[in-house]
Amino acid sequence: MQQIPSDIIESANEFEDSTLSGRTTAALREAIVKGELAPGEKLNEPRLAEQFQVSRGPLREAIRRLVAMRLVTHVPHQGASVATLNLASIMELYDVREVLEGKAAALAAENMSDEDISQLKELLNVHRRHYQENMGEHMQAEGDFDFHYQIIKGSGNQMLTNQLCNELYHLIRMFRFQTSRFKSRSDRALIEHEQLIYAIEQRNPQLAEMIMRHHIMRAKESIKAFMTETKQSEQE
Amino acid sequence: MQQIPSDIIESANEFEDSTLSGRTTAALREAIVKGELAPGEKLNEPRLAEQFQVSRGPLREAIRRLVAMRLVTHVPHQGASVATLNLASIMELYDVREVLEGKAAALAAENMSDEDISQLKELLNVHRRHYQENMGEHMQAEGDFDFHYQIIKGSGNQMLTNQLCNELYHLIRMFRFQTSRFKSRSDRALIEHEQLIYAIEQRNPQLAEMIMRHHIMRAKESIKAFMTETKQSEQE
DNA sequence: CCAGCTTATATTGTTGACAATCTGAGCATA
DNA sequence: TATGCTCAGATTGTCAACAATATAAGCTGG
Repeated sequence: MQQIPSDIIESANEFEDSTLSGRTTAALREAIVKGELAPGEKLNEPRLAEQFQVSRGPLREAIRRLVAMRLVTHVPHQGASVATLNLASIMELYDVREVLEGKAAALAAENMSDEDISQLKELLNVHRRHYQENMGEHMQAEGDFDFHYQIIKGSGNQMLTNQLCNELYHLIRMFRFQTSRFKSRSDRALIEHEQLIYAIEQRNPQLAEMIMRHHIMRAKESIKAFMTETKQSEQE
Repeated sequence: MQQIPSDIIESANEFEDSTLSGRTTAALREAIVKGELAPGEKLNEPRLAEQFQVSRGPLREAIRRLVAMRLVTHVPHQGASVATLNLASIMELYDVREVLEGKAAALAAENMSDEDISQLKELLNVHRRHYQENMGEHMQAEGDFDFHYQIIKGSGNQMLTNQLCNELYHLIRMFRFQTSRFKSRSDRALIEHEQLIYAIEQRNPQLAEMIMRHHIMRAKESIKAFMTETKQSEQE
């Protein structure tokens, strides 16, 4: 099975190493995103400090940063817990994502270099090939992130990039790990990615924004349908 | 002079009291926003701890939270500094604000209760009266925030509300304090607010979104013109 | 048997001391 | 004089102990 490079998101947080607190943040974040710490689970400071082999100080710093990312909730004198993503909050998340990435696509259409666009097309080719070879099996997940990430970066807006890549995307990753059963059909995604590249190539910001927003809204609806459905079947 | 209630933003952060670290966060935030700590200024931990009468622990926590809000930048082993808002980053900020508040307006048109809308109209009346009485003198600043804040809250999207009110708005407040000479003409703002209410009243999300985005884009252009202009005159 | 108080335990919040790292002044050398 | 090195001083990062608060078990009285 072909491997798609997707350590971009990781390497984006370059700061996370020279300092113990930074490494702890990354470790705790991954533990949460990957579900090793269950949603709603209490974050016991002494226990986690022991587990990560650090003192409570750096651990607390890590927790606070994750609170800022909304991966963790915190109540004074009561402690922190892994955030729980119910359907409602995922819908909220996708509304925010829709407009932020929409704008990113618009800006990308204005600001991406021709070379960046070529690379993006190449990336799409890799995905397309991968899709054909694996009969539509989930290139999704990490591969999809790469594509979106390239466009976001191409917007040239640092603030937008940070908000999306260093905050919201970890929430989405967490959600995807939680509901890993959910595999969206990627043929439609491929087509929409093609449309998007076309709009960017044409340097048409409005079109790029509309396509991106539509793309994400469709994902949102797809998630909604999936979750209400599985919820029902689990209730019976 | 008529007082417009604008402690809404403060009371939104209800958590900021029972704990020392929370109060310190609020205090430091206000000090930064109001320019008592100059942009780019180094945040010396021992000095600030002395100043706020707290230990370095809670102070560090406060700093980290402000880093998350982008009010402060941080380099490992080198310390934290008050963020500097150059023109470019303000433009970035307004691009983000444009789409987030645009979506907020759209959602408000869908979700606000009739009563909420009445209150919004009443608020606009207060502003209008205030404007007439004071010959267009700066009702802006805090008054403008109230109006936008009501709409954001009216969106019913908690994540959106947090991002805007607990993060971006403090950045904007900081910028406004920095360039307090800058007073946008509020007659146009009033008209645009009226249009916005109309769209919300009509329950027309697309229209509300467009008006809000236009409203903020105009503010962005106005800031850009003002800052490039003053920059020039300061250079001579 | 249950409601409400009391108390013991566990957990979070805070502090001051210690270690690691950076900054800048002073000196040596080309 | 300019460049690079050395070493003190200052600052950030980390730690372990202490204080304040919440949680939960046990007890008492109804």
